[in-house]
Amino acid sequence: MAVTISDVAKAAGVSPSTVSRALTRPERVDAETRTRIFEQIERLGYQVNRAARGLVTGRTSNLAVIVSDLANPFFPDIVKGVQIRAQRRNLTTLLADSGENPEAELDLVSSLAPQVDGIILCGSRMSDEQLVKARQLATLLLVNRSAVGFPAVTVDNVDGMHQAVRHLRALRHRRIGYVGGPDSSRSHHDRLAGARRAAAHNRMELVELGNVDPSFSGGAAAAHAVLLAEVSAVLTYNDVIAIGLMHRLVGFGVRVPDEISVVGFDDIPLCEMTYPPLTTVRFPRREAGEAAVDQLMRALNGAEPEQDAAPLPTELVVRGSTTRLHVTTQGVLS
Amino acid sequence: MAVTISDVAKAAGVSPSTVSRALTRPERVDAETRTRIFEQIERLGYQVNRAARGLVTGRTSNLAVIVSDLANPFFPDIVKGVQIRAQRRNLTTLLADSGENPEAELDLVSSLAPQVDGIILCGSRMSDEQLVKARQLATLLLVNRSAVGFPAVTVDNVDGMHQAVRHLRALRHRRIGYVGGPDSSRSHHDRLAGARRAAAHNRMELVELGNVDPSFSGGAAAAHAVLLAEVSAVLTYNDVIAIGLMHRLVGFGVRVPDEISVVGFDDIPLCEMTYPPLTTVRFPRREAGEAAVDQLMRALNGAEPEQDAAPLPTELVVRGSTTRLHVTTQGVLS
DNA sequence: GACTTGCCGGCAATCGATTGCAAGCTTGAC
DNA sequence: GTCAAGCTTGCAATCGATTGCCGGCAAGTC
Repeated sequence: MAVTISDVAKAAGVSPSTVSRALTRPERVDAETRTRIFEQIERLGYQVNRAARGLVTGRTSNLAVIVSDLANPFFPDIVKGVQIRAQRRNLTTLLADSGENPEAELDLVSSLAPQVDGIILCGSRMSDEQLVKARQLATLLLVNRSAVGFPAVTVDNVDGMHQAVRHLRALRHRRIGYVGGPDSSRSHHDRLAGARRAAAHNRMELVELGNVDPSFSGGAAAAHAVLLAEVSAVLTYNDVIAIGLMHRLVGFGVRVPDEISVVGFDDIPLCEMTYPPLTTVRFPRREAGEAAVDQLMRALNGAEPEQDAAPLPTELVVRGSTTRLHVTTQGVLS
Repeated sequence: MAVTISDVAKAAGVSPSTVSRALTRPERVDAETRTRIFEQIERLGYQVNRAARGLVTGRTSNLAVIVSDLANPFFPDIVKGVQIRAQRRNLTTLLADSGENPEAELDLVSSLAPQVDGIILCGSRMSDEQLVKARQLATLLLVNRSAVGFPAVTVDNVDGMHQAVRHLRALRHRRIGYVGGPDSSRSHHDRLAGARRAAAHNRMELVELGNVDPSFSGGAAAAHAVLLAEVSAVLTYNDVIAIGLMHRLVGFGVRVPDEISVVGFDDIPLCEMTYPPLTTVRFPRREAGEAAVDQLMRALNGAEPEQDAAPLPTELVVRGSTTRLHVTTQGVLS
C-alpha cells in the first residue's frame, strides 16, 4: 500500500502530528526535525492522501472549470492558463463542458460543488438568476462574463475595438461594418460600443449589420448583409464569425482583402490557418486563465468582489485579411 | 455544514451503517427500510462525501485523461466521449495536458496516480519503457496508440485508408502521394500500410512523400514534395497536415481540387471550414472516448488486456477537396 | 534560585464514510 | 416445542490525515 504519514513519522522518529505540522505549518516545527522529516518524505516517496486531508480540513484542493463547449478553440488556452496556475498552487483541475446549455451548466455546478473549492465559469450562459443560485452552491469566478457582485476576469474589449478601427482608418477605410454576436452577450455589447465610439472618434461610418450566431455558419450567413452594405471593411464579434464570413465571401468570388477587409476578435489558433490569415484582436486567454485562479483563491479567502481587477489588455494582430483601400470610385488610384 | 450519512440515519430512524448499506449494497437491506432511507436522502438533499468514501474504499471515483495538446482539435470530442460515459458511471474526470512532452507526461501520471482510479492516455508520446514505468503507478488505458500488453482503444486505420484510396480510384486518379506523420507514431505506420496495400490492390502508383511534423506548418512544408512528385492526388497522415498543405498549395496558385485532390484523416471540425472543405476519413472520436472509459473500468476489474476490443470503424467523408481527374496529358478530356 | 515565557512536539479527538462481526428476530422443518 | 438457517440491522474499528490542548524543557528576568 501507499506510504502514510505514520510511516514517515516512524522513520524520522517523531509522531505523526509532527510530520503533519512539518507539512502544513513548517514554522511550527524545529528546523532540524523538519529537515529530518523531509529527508524521510523524500526517501520513502511519501505523498499526502488528499482524501484524508480533505476530510478534516473541508478543502478538496480541487477546482473546476466549466466551459460552454470544449471544441470551441477559444477555450483551450484559458484552460491551460488555469492548469498552470493551479498546478503551481497544488490544485487539481476538473474540466466540464456544459454543451452551451444553461440548465446543464447549473446542474454541473451543483454536482461539482461538493468536490471542489471553487468553480471557474468561462463564458457562462446562465442567466443572472441562475448565477445567483449557483453562487449558493459554490464559490464562483467568471471569465469573460460579468454580473454585479460576482468576481470576474474581464478583458478590455473596448480598447481592442479601438485598435481595430484605428487600423482600418490607417488603411484608408471610411465606411465599415460590424457583424455582432449574441445579443445576450456582454462582450458583444462592449465590442459594439467600442466600435461605435472609435468610429465616431475617427470620423468613420459604422454600419451595424445585425447579430448572428457566433459560429462558422453564423458568419457565413452574414455575407449577404455585408455585401449589401457596401462597406470596404468589416469588424466581427469574433474570429469564428469572421472565418465563416470570409469563407462565404470567397465562395461568392469576392476577393479578401482586396475587395473587403475582414477583422476578427479573439485570435484563436485558426486565424493563422485561413487563407488569407485573419487580422484580429488578441484576447489574452492564457493570462485570463491564470488570473482566474488567482482571483478565485482570493475570493476563497474572503476577498470582496468589489476589488474588481482591471480588465486585461487586448492587442491588435495584423495579418493578411486587411489591406489598404484602393480608391477607384473617385478616380483616385492608390 | 453539509448533510451527512448520520443525519439521514437519524431522520430515517436507523443506524448510519444501514444508510451506507442502502447506498452501496441495496439488496442487503429490507425493501421498506430502503425506501424510507431514500425518501430522507431525497428530502435532505444528501450527497455522499467522496473523500470519506475514498478514504476507506481506496477508490477515488476519479479518472484522468491526459492529452498531448488541449488545443489540438483532435482531442475535444474524445474528452467529451469520456465525460459522457464517466458521468453515467458517477466518475469525475480530470483533464491534463502534457504539452507534447513525454517526460511531462510521465510526471503527470505520477502526480495524478494517487488521485484517480485509472488514467486514459490519448495519443501518448511516451516510449515503451516510459509506459511500463507509468503502468506501475496507475492503471492505464491507451487511445490511438498501442503497445503490447496494454489495454487500448484503436481504430481501423487500414480500412480507412482503403476507403480513401478506393475513392480516389473511382475519381480516376492513378498516381497518388502519401504525406506521412511522425515515424514514431503507430497510426502513421498503419495508415501507410493501408495506403500501400490499397494502392497495390487498385493498381495505382503510390509515391511516399516522407514524414512531416503533424502540424499546419508540417503540411505546408510538404507542398514542394507534392508538386515535384507530379501526383494528381495526395493522402495525408492527418487533417492538420492536409490543411497546411492546401494552404501552401493555394498560396502557390495551385488549384485544389482541380489540379490536385487532397484527402485528410480524422475529420476534425476544421475540415468543414476550409476552402474547399476537406475530404477526409472520420476517426470516431466520441465513440473512442466512450469505449475508453468502458475498457478502463474493465481493466480495473482485473480483465486481461488480451481481450483487445476490435478496432472502431472509420468512414470516408467526401467533401470538396477531391474531384474527378481531368486527363489532359494524353489528349483525353473528360 | 524561583518564576515566567515561549518553543516544540505528543496525545487524542475528529472528519464521514465502509465493513467484519455478531446479535436479534423471523421462519420453517422435524 | 426446539432448533437451525437466514435475513436484517447495529456496534465498533478503520481509512489517513489535521489540530486543540497540554506538558516538558530551555532561555530569560528579577
